[in-house]
Amino acid sequence: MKLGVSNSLFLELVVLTIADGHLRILGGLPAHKLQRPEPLDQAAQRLLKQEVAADHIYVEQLYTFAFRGGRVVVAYLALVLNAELNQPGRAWRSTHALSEVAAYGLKRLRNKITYTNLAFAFLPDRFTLSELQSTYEVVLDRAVDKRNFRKKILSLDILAADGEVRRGGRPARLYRFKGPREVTFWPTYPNNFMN
Amino acid sequence: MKLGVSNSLFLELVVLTIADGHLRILGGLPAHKLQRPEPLDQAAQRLLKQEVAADHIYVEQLYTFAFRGGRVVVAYLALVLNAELNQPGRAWRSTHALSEVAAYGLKRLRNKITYTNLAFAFLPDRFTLSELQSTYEVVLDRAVDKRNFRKKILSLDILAADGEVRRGGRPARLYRFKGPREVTFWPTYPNNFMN
DNA sequence: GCAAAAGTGTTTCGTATACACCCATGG
DNA sequence: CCATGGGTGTATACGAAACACTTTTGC
Repeated sequence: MKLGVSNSLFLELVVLTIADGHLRILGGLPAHKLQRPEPLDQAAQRLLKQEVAADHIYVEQLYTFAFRGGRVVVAYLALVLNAELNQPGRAWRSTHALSEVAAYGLKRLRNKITYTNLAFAFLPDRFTLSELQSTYEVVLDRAVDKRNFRKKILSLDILAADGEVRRGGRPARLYRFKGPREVTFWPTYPNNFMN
Repeated sequence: MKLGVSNSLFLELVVLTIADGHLRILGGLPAHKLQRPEPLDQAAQRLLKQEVAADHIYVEQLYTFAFRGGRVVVAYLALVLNAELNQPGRAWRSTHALSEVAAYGLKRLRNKITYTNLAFAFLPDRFTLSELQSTYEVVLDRAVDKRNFRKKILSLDILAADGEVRRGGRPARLYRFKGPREVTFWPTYPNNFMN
């Protein structure tokens, strides 16, 4: 009597970073077969650490697919900072000509960065407003007005300036995100739908 | 040599409807074990049809969990209209005291209805503006201003009035959503993030 | 002194919000 | 004629968008 199929569970990482002023995706990654039962977020963190050594990593589940043959693939979005590649055959690639899953991950990033503090994933703990703006410009792939950006970001009250400055030109104030390094929605989100 | 675990794949439905002017969730549902490899959206549709006979159904994947023991659960949000229950032990319940997964599904619905045409899932093909407004009020669980609602919805240019009216009082114009019965984002979404 | 990046305000425009009365029909 | 739900406009407030010049440093 057949009670169920034996499914193979895979985890697929869409790994994005900003390097050299460009958004990059990690190419050459296989889907990782999960060898043992494990919370998925934990598995994503573990597999990502096998792939890269990075200052910061952030992972978020994207979507799950089931294919013929009982192959189940859970896709994860991963954002990393200053990552070194641990495995052979991997390389950073431009974000042109993405797979459907990777394109979805990028879309998620582009949306989420506009109503959360997710930009922290691509930044060191302390950063200048120009660096933060550049992060947005690289992710969104378009220019942003400097004055409007500063007004908006500062009005959200999600940044703290600890008085330090970065030198090497005109000194720039250093900021950090208030609170822990995790996604928080902006105070104004979600916008009310009438009334 | 152990090459992988044998995973049990389950599909869990969060089924919502509007009945009698209230948002209701289908209680008594088990997690459905997937007996054969199958695209997940298709499985969700199939399992939902085992549970209810409805005028319209809409399904959307929510999230995937993996538990100890190799149990993998893919959660789906389902929205139905005028549903009859096919299975014993099921009942419509209020949306107080929801499980974590169900609460997430409801949150998804509340968000998505504010920037897409998803309200179609709870409405017949043709409906009055008052019925559409009521759908929003029930889902969002708050009152909405009638004049502002009409201005906003009509300005989005997603409704078509085909000249028919509903009688039984002062005649009310009947509208339908333009295009097919599938989720489309409003022209103004996503709001630009500066510039 | 000059190149390079940091920093700063105002005006305009569009959308969101608040708010109350008349109208058409069925019974 | 009256109860019920359908239908309509305006004034205010707020946030988004457009837009250019001065300042501070390193070299």
